[in-house]
Amino acid sequence: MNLSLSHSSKKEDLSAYSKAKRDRIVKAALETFLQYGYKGTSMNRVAERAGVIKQTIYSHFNDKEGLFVAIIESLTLEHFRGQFGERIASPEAPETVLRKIAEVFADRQKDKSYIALMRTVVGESSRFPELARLYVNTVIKPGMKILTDYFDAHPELNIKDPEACARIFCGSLVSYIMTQEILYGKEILPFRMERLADNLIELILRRSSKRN
Amino acid sequence: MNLSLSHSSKKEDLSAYSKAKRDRIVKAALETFLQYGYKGTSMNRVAERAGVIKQTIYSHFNDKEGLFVAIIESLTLEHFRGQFGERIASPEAPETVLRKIAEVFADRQKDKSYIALMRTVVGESSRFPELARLYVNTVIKPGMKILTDYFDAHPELNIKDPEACARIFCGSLVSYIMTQEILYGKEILPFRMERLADNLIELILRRSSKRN
DNA sequence: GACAATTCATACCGTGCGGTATGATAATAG
DNA sequence: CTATTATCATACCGCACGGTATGAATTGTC
Repeated sequence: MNLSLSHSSKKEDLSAYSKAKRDRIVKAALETFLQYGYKGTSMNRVAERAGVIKQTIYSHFNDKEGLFVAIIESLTLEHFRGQFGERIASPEAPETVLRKIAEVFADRQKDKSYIALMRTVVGESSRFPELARLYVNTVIKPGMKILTDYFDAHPELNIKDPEACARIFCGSLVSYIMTQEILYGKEILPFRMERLADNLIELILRRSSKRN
Repeated sequence: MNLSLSHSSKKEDLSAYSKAKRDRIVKAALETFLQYGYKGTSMNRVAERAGVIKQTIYSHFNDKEGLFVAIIESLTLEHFRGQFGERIASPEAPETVLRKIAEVFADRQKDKSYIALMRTVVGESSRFPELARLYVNTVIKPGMKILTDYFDAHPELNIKDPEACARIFCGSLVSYIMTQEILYGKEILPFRMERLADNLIELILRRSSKRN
C-alpha cells in the first residue's frame, strides 16, 4: 500500500483510446467506493458502471487495493487545490476574510461527493491509514496553515495563539458538517451554519456582531 | 431496520445459561463490528470469537443486520450515560467547569473503543443512517444540551448565543479528536489538547489565561 | 430423574466475491 | 497492410460469505 504522490505509475505513454478507458474506470471506481465503501464495492460493479470488462480493470491496476489507492490519489489531488488560499489573499476586513473562509465550508457541506469522501476517509481509516494520512496532508494541513499564517500576519487582531485559533475555527465548522450532514443531525438538531459562523467570528475577533 | 430504544426485544425471560451466551455474542459482535466494519465482519468470525456455534447466533438474532442493530443499542445505552452531566453540577468557577468538560473529551481521545465507535458510526452512516441518528440522539444531543443549559444558567458569563457557543466548544474538541486520533494527524500535526482547551476557554470566557 | 429447550458439531446450499483463461474483435503503430 | 496491443465476451476457479439442516450432547425446569 504505497500512497506516494509522486510516481502516479502508468498514466503517461498511453494511447488516447487506452487513457479514456482508464479515466472511465477511475471515475466509476471513485463513485462506487465513495458510495459503498471498500468492502462494499465489488469489481464487477465497478466494471459494469465503467462500461468496461473486468479484465480491462486488471490490465490497468494490479488488484482491488491498487485501484482504491489510485482513486484516492486522483481525488485529493484533483479536488483540493487552491480553493482555500485564493479567498484569503485579498486585503479585506478580517470579518470578511473569515466569512469567506466559512463559505468554503458551507460549499463543502452542500457537496455530496465531499460528504461521501469524508465518510469513506473516516470509515476506512482503520483499514487504510494511508488514506487518512493523505487526507490530512493534502486537505487539513494546508488549510490549517493558510489560516494560521493569516492570523500570524495580522498581529492587530490580538490573536494569542494563531494555530490554536485556526483549529478552533476550522474544527467548529468541520464538526458542524460532521454532525449536521454526515450524521443527519440537521433533522434532529437544526442549526444554521451562518449563525455558527457569526458567533465564531465574533469570538475570535472579540467584537460584537450586528446580528443577534 | 428499527433502532428503537424501548423494546429491546428478547433479553428478559431467558435462562441464565441462555443469557450468558447472548452476552458473549453481543460482546464479540461489538468488538468485531467496530474493528472491521459491517461488511468486513463475517458471522463465522463473530461466532468463533464468542466461542459459540453460528446457529446459536441465529437463534438469538434474525440475521446479520439484526445483530448489528442490537449491538449498537447495547453500546450507546451502556457507554454514554451521565459521564457528562456529573462533572458540571458542582458550583465551581466556570474555568474549572469547562476544563472538566474538556477532560471528558480527553478521556474519549484515549479510549480506543470510542475511537473505533466513531469510525464505525461515520463509516456506516450511509448504509445505516439509523445508527448515526441514534448516536446523535444519545450522545451529541444530550451533551450539547447540558453545556447549553450551563451557559443559559450563567448570564454573568455574557454568552450571547449559548447554543452556538456549546457547538463551538464541543465541535472544536470533537474535531480535534477526529483529526489527531482517527485520521492519525498527531503524527503529522502534533498539538496538545490542553493547549486547545486553554485557548477555547479563554475565548469563550473572554479572559486571559495564565499559560502561554 | 424426566422432559423440553438450548447449544453443540458438522455438513451443506446458493450466491457473489476477487481474480484468471481463452479466443475473438477492434484500435494503434510502423 | 501488417503486426501488435488493448478491449471485448464468456466462462471459469477457488473461496468465503450469509444462512440452514440434522442429530447428538448439554442445560434448565419440575
